[in-house]
Amino acid sequence: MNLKELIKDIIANALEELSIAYDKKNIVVEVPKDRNNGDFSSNVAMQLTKVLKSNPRNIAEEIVSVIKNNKEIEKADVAGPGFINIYLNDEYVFSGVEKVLYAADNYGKSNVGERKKINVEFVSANPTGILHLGTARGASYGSNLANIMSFAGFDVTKEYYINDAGNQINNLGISVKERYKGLCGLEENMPEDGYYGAEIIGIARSIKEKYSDSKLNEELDFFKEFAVDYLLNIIKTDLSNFGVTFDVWTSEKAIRAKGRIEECLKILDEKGLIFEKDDAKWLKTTVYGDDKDRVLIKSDGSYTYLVPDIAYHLDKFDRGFDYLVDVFGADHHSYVSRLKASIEALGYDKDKLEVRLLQMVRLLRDGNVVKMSKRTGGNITISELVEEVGKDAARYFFATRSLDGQMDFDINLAVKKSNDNPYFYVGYAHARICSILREAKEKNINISTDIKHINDEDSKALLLKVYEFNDVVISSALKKEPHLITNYVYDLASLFHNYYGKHRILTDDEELSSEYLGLIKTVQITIKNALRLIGVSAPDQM
RNA sequence: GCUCACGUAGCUCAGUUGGAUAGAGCGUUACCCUCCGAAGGUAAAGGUCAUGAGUUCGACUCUCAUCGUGAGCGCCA
Repeated sequence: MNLKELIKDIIANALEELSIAYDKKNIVVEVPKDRNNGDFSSNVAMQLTKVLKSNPRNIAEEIVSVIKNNKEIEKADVAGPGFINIYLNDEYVFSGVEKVLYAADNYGKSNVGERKKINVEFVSANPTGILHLGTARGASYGSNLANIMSFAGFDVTKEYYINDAGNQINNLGISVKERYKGLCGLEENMPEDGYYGAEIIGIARSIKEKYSDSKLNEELDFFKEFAVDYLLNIIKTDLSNFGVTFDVWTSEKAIRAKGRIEECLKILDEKGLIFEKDDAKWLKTTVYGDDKDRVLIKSDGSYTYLVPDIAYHLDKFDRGFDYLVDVFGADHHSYVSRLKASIEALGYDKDKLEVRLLQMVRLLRDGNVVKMSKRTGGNITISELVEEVGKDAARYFFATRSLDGQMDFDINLAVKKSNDNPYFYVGYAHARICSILREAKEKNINISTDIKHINDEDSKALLLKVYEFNDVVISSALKKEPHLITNYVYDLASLFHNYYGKHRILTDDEELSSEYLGLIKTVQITIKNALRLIGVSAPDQM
C-alpha cells in the first residue's frame, strides 16, 4: 500500500501516453497540508513548463484528463498556479485495511534496499571507561538506522570497533595497575594522562578480589587485557539495557595482528604519498582534499590513531559491503576529511563511506544543565539514564531529534506522565486501542477486514495516514534520518486521539463496530511497528 | 583566524529532494466525561522563518556576505 508510488506511476503513465518525456524519479507527489487540496497533489505541470514552454495550467489539464481514467482515482483537478489535486476512490482506500491487517508485524516492510550490503558502525567508544550520555545518542541513532534500513530491504550489519590497542589502552593498563598497587598497600604512581574514573578503582578491586596481591609483578599486558574485558562487559550490558545490540565486534588488535597496517603503508609508500619530516612519517592527505598533511608514524616509532583506522576501513571495504556508514561525535568532525582522503589514497571510493556526525547532548534537570554524575564524578552514564527515565522513554527522546542539532535532554519531561511527554502521548494512543480491542473481545465482536459501511472523511484521512507509513520508512531509510519515523508516529497518534474523540468504535451496531475495529487495528499495528523501529516498545496498557 | 553544524511562536522542536494560508507540544485563555482509558479532545491568542543581498514563475528550503551559539583546529584518540 504505497500510495505515493501508485500516484507517481499513474502520472508517469499519463505522461507517456501524452508523449511527454520526463523521468519518473523527478515526479514529486505530496500529501497536501490542507486536505481540501486532495488526498495527494503534484506539481509536475509546473516543473514541465520549462521543458514544454507552455502554460502550467494547460499542461495540468491535459494530465488530469488522462489520469482520471484510472479506477483508483475518484477525481482529479487543477488548482492554483498548476497543482494537480488527486482524490482517491473510497472503495480503493478502504480495501487496504485487509492488506495492513494481513501484513501485521511486517506492515511497512519494503525491498527498496535491494538487499544491498550496508555496514553501520556506531558507538565504538574506547573501552577505557563507561558509556555516557553522548554515546547514548549515537547508540540510539545507529541502532534505529539499522532497524529502519533492514525494514526497507537493506542487508545491514551493525558493527562496533573496539580500540583495544595503542596508547590509550597503555594508559588504561598503567592506571589500573597503579590503583591495584594502591589497594595492595603500595605506593600509587598514577600517570598524569591516566584514567581517573571510579570504575578504574572498581577494576583494580576486582583483580584484588580474584588474585589477592599475586599479580603485583605481572606484565602490563595482563592489566590491559583484564581492564578491557571488564569494561567491554559493562559496555555490552549497558547497551543491551538500552536496547542496542551489535552483529560484529571488531578488535583493533585483531586488525593489527592480521598485518593490515603494513599492507596499507606499503600501498601508500609505493604511491609515493609518504614523506619524512621532523623524524616522523607523514601522509600527503592534502593531495586528496584534506587541509593539511597528517602524521602516520610518530617520531617515537608508534602509529597515530589514523593508521589502524585506515586499515580498519580497508578491512570493512574488503568484506564486500556496498556502503559504509560511520557515526561519529561532532568533536571528531575534523577527522572525516583525513579519513576520506586516506581511503581515496588507497584507491578506494570515498563516496562509499558516509560519516554522520552527531552534535552534543546536554542533560537538563529542573531547567539546569547537569554536568556531573553524582555517582561516578564524571559524565552522566547511560545506565544512570536508563535507570532514571526507563529504556523506552529515553530511546523515544533521542529518536525525536534530527542528528544535526545540539540537543538538550530534559530529564523531568522524560519521566513525566502527561501529554507534554510525547512518548506517553504515543504510547497512550496504542494502549487506548488495545483497551478497545480487549473490550470488543469480551463482547464477542470480531475484527472485520472487509470495510463496506464506513466511508466518512475522518476514517479515510486516518487510513491514508496509516498508508503513509510505507513511504515514511523508505524516505527515513534513504535519507538516513530515523527521526522522520518518530515525527510520523506522533502525527498518527494525534490523528487517532482526535478521531477517538469524534467517533465511537463500539456501538449496538455489531457489523459497523467490527469494521471500525478493523480500522483502528491498522492504527495499532502501525504505531507498534513504527515504535519498534526506534527501539521503543508499545504498551498494551499503562 | 580557519573548518563543520545550528539560528523557525514566550519555551522545546517539526517543516515531506524549491510549492498553495509556515506547523505541533508546553505555557496562557475559554470550553468538552451518564458514554470504548480525560495520561484525551475542541477553540482562541502567539511569527519580519537571525539580518542583508542573489538565483526564479515561486525561497524557511539553494548561493554569498554579516551577526549569534556550539564543536573542532595535536607526532591525543
